[in-house]
Amino acid sequence: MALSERKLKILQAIISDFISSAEPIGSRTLSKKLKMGISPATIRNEMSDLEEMGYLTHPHTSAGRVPSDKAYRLYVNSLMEKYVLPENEKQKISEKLMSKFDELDKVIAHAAGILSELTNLTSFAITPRLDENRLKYVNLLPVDERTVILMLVTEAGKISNTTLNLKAPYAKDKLEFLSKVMTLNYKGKSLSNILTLDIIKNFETDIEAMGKLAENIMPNFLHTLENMLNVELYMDGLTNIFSIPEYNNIGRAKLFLEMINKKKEFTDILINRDSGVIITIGNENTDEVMRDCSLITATYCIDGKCIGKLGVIGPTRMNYGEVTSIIEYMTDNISRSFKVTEGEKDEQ
Amino acid sequence: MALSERKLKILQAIISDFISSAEPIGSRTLSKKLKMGISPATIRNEMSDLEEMGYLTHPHTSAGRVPSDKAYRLYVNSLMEKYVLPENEKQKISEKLMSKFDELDKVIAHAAGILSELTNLTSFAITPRLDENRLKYVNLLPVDERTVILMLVTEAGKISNTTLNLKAPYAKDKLEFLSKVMTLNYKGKSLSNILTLDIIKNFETDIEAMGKLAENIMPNFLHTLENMLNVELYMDGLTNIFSIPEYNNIGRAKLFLEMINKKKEFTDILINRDSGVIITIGNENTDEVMRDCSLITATYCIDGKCIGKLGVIGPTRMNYGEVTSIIEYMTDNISRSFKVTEGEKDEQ
DNA sequence: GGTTAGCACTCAACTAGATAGAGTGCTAAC
DNA sequence: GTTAGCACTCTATCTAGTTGAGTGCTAACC
Repeated sequence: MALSERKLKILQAIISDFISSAEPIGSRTLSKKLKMGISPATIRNEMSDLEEMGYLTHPHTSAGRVPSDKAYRLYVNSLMEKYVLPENEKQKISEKLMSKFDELDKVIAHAAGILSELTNLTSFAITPRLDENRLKYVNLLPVDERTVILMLVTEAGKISNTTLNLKAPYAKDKLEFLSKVMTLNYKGKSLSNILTLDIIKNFETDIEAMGKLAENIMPNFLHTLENMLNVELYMDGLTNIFSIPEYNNIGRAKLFLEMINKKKEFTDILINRDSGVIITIGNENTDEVMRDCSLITATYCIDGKCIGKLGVIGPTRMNYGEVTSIIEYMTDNISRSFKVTEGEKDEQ
Repeated sequence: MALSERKLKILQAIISDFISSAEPIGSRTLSKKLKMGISPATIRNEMSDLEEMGYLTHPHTSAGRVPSDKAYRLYVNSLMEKYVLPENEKQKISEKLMSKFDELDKVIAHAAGILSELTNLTSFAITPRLDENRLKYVNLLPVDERTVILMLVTEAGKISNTTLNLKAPYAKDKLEFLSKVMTLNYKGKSLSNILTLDIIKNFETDIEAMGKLAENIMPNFLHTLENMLNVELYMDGLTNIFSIPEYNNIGRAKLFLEMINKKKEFTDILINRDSGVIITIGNENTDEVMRDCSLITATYCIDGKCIGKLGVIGPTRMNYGEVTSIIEYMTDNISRSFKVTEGEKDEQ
């Protein structure tokens, strides 16, 4: 059976009505709303066809119709009218997003906050994996007798600090020398490369050169590198789900929050999603627990390379058009402001 | 009316029963449990007295009795038997708590995680305010043409990094010089002192000395200092409340999570609590939203001075003895491992 | 052949009444 | 002071009846 013009119109009306009301819609109500001069009976026939085709379902016989995941997919792909963010909205977002002090991690955490506020959904953001980031400095800074700070800086400007408590006191000049040796050794190499076996073997020479001090510091150095490769997950708007009718019962709310709070698993799901704006609806989600949610993510780029993600999760009934526009606008904004200008790139 | 020995025993039995079962307890059941050879009728009389004295309440006429906040207070102060953490439990906690790589913030975040796991409650922890911390270094590190890292290190080893994007390119030697000038200027001064008006005025001389570069960096320096004074809040076990009968309805769960998620407000509440192990029960909490919760916090010390907090929040019906012991043991552990040894102290 | 009115049918949601059970509170006796 | 006995209270649960929104089918209409 083909999707006639009229069927599409009816389907679209059902979807947009359901998105805003969360209530199944009946033929009589729809007939009035459509103003196309078709009677409830005709609409019932069309609805029946649409149900047969898999676009609609029935909670029970005497309830109205509800769009299926397939319907939302059609809606997102073709029915949905493109939502254009009004200029003043855009400006508001840009302003909120870019505070003066713009550490990547803080901007990303902040972005998640703004996103949940704008969409009234649960939002999340992950920082990029820095595998390709190349090391720029290794800095060992004296604090006191047995404490030093190990500071790593990548070319892209990501910084990591770790305070190390050494087993024995150290000499300041040795520390400085070790910084230089390590910097010389690892400068320009990517983080994931340094963690590679070949390079680890090079430690031996370092260790010989610097004796006990290096022996003390090396494992920490490796561990710090590993930590730097960790993806950070930020979330916001967790309690927004309580104002969504779908989650207005303790069981579903619990499942939702428990899923979201398994940060490790959730991060993995996010990392494995494709780049660009990706919408997965209900059963399109491979993960069992998200089968009645929709997930929208978009990617932002740092130096056109590393990829972090920003997105929302909510019931399949969500305002795809508006939410998508907001996320897309925000990721574009972030990408733009973390773009290395040509001059700077050359310098590197 | 005085609290006879027998009344106390009955009250204690009611409280411990209710803590584990969450169900109001009746005279017949209690008579059996007590094994004191007193009949339900006698117990009813005693219960009636206890109710009159404000230690018990009734959800409704034909329900059993439930302890009041006043009862819990009495229980915590005198009835409750001291819970002694078994040695193997202690060891487990210590092991979990102290991983090799012990940045304060990470240990604290981790501690919150362990605490919620052990208590099955919602846990939280805040880092100390660093007002008294004295600055040790100001380090300006070149990244590229217009980017520098501003690194601040306190004597206690707290580090802060901020990436600054300058309006104009800079000269490396000037940057180094400025680091030295700033370090010289602020070394040994406490963070909150530097933020004081008097010292801010000193900028003028700095700025004159270094021209545009300093002008660019100074506001960031101040802002970073302010950020360093921010207290970080970590939480865990949010979804634990779903398995607590008291919160097994959407309304209460919502209120609870919304309260907890107002991080700013919640942090303030925590900051304003006294030091040591503090238990506030139900209506003892000054904040309206926490009137049906109990809050247990304990403080940990860094160098015997700065004060951070660790604690749990849950229904007034909670296992005060065990939970308190766990929290206390954990904070002691943290304090001990962040104690500056005498030698190190001298060096500072 | 598509469209429509009419009508029987279905089902969730609500309401009211009945019942059971846990527990109290009072009284009178021990 | 303690206890048995009993009337009473109140919630929770079950059942039956009612309402109303909405469907699905049929037959008539254009």
